[in-house]
Amino acid sequence: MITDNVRHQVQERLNREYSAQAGGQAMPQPQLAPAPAHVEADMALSWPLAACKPLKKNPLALAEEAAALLAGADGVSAAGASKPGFINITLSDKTLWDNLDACAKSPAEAVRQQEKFSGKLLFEFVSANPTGPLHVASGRGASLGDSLVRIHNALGIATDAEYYVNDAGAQTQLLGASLKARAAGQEPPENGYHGDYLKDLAAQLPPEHAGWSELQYAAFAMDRMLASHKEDMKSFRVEFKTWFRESELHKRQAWKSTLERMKGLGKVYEKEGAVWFGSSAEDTEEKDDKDRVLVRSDGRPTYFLNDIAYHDDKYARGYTGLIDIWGADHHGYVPRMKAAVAALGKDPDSFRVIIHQLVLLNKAGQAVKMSKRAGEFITLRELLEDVGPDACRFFFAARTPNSHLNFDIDLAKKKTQENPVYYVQYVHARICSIFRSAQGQFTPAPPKPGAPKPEKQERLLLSKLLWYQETLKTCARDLSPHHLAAYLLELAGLFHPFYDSCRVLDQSQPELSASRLYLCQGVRNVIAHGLDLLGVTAPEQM
RNA sequence: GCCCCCAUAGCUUAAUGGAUAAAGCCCCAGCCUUCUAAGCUGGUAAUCGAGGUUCGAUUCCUCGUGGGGGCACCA
Repeated sequence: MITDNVRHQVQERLNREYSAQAGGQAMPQPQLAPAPAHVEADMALSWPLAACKPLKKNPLALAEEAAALLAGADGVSAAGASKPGFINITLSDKTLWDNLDACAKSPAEAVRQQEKFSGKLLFEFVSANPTGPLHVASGRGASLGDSLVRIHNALGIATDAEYYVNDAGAQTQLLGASLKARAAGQEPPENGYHGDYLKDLAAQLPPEHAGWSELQYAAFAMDRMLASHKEDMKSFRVEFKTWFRESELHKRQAWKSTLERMKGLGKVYEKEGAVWFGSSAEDTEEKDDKDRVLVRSDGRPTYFLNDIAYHDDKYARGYTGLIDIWGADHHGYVPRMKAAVAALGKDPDSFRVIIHQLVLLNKAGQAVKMSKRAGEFITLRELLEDVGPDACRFFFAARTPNSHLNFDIDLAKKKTQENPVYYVQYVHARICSIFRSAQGQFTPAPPKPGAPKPEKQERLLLSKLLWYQETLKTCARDLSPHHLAAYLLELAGLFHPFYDSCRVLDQSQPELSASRLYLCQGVRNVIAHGLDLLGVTAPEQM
């Protein structure tokens, strides 16, 4: 993208000049500062103060000197300095219009990175137990994961999404026992699943269930639950390449071969009849505080060992980077999993975990307790039906994973019209409306040479479009889509004033109309593309 | 007890260690005979507390306060 070219060129030029002045010493790179909203410039560079010392100059003088050097750079029309040491760069109109050209033609093309990414990433998220309906917290992980997968793929980084289905283990039996009890009109066992959804399932049991074992009940319930999870994800516009069943690993007894490998690497030991993993001895960033059991004294593998085998399998399938998205209630699990990855000889940095904080639900000013066992929780489906997928997706994606998310149900229900997502979508609808009016009378086109300078509002929009790819890269770097949501809100916040002060279609000024229409086309395409990455629709009418 | 996350305007949230801390909602005052007023313009209003590092801290470090979560031969 054009920003990259200009930045690269500017940096090269500055580096060349100043490394000579610094007597051949390596100069720190000037940093590209985020788009300065309140300064009349399209981009700005700032220099770490330390860089000024070998040159024995004060930062402002250095910035002024650098600005003078940049005056003739390609695509730069003006450069100035401001304290404490910013180099403000104004791009030529041609640069801005060239960038718009890319956005107007195809944001997807404009955003794809030139350098090829050789690996392949796998995001694993939601992975809820098929023992009950998906609740709201799963929505956060789903929104995060799906948006990040879309963003990575848009940048040209091959990325897949996977859902791990925990269809094995103790919970299976408990689910079977609980459904069996409901089928007989009894209460489930005390530590079983008490939600009403099992009553509904009991009513759907086929006639022959009378002779079923608990395992058959469990299989029935899990199939239904899995189907409902799939349906929920579909209505939430979240796609998975694979739904990976834990039971498949069990059939293969994958844990045995993984365990053998760990044994061979000297990572395990026996104690009190169980097999332990020396996780606390692994040299990872965040050390595990104690060793972990892999095989119980009765010979059964722990969930942890199966999980190690699962991640081992992901690597074996050719993925070079694994990203798991977990709720904060699993954060204590991170060090041991990292230790396991390291123990298997994988690069610890190739396995990352995004921990998102839990969703706090408020209803009528009261916190809603979310306990599956108690059965009183808000399902993702209920939320989707109340609020709609657009607002849900945007709402979840607009926050950093690290922060707690307060979801006020009453507010979401009552005030959906005031959700920020409509502010962004409205831009798209407005532009589509302009295009309907322009039909047959105006054709979007870049300004002809010699056209008047763009108005301030136009210029702000044009330079905002420079930052679209940059924003996506930031999302990938931070593993969070919230930067994109913020960007779209800012872009929308520039368009509405433009719409208000710059009339697009004007019979008396056909060329101006054509170029403004072209600008509108670029904005519309970027909005549509960006919203799509967040799983939000871009309506043509509202 | 130990570990992790969070604390910004009345509310929900932004801000690679940088410039005048940015939006939306709420509230107040204006703006529709022209491309959609789900919009625009103006106004009120904020970095939990105390230290430290730095030319510069919402951001990094320490301590404290408040909230959430986690510390199984459960999954």
